[in-house]
Amino acid sequence: MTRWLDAREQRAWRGYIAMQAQLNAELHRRMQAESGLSLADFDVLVALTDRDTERMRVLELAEALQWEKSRLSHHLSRMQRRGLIEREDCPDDARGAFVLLSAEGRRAIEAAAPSHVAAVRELVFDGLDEADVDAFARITGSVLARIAAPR
Amino acid sequence: MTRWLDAREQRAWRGYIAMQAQLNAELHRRMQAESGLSLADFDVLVALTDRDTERMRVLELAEALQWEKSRLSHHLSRMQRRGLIEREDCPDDARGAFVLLSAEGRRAIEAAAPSHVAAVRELVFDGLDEADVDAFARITGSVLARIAAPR
DNA sequence: AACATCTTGTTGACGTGTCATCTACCTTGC
DNA sequence: GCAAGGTAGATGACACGTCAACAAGATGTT
Repeated sequence: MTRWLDAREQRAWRGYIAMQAQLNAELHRRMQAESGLSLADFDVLVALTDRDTERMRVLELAEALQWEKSRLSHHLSRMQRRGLIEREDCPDDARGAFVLLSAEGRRAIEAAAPSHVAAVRELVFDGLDEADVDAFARITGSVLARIAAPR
Repeated sequence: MTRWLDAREQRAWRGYIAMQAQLNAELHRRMQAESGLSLADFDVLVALTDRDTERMRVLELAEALQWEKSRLSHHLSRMQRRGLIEREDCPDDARGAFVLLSAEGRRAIEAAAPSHVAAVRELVFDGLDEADVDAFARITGSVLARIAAPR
């Protein structure tokens, strides 16, 4: 027997589905318009600048982003074609490759970051009080724990 | 001058980004495995069964789903190829087309719905108390209002 | 009727994500 | 030293989403 969602749950679930789709689309649209980057490009560039070295192994980057390696590989090819990153052979392990930020990539991320933060603030946090923000963190934490848990 | 996110906000934001990606992936994986449908297929089929008639104009469906018409058109082609829906000419307006559920589509949605609800329950609502659910709905409502608001 | 204009829905090109597979290299056990 | 199996990363095929352009039909104005 299936237990469906009650009215309270449906309100939250429908809200989440709509928010997730629209927030993503809106943030993507704004970043695309202002700096020509996709959100995925942005995430890659942020991960690269987060390390002091700005030279990461592909799998290390995949883990930091929680991306599949093939997704990352495809995405890096596109970003390389657009001059945002460079690849370099790894001397220690001949199978491996380094990814590193290009000058163009650095320029792009520095241009994109402030307005992205501003957009997140405007669309999300400016509408929430401290209790809401804590509740949000608690909720996402709970869901993440349940996804990670064995079934 | 850019005001960055404080620690509390970062906790919520990083949590949301991770949750959004992983929850989507997990729900998609499960539905795919259990009934061969994508989440997008599911949404289309749900929208079609929601109306009594089970025969909707394409734009009406696009509006119900909040999808772009070209996305819907592409997706309907794929679903039609797999026998999940059918298209039919509209006598009133020769430009128009009806979309309708096929027998196969009905079978698929009826097979998929219970375990999808169960997954949502398991991953999301079973971990939240009533206050959390209300907070979740309030948060998503706030964000949606801000996206819709003129800048 | 004739014209511009709007609407419906499709299409093609292209960026993106997933899965399965492949190659090349590394590691371990014998 | 070498075969067996593991790992790093790239690739091809395909599903998906967006954008711009399009064809064909509707509508409104004169």
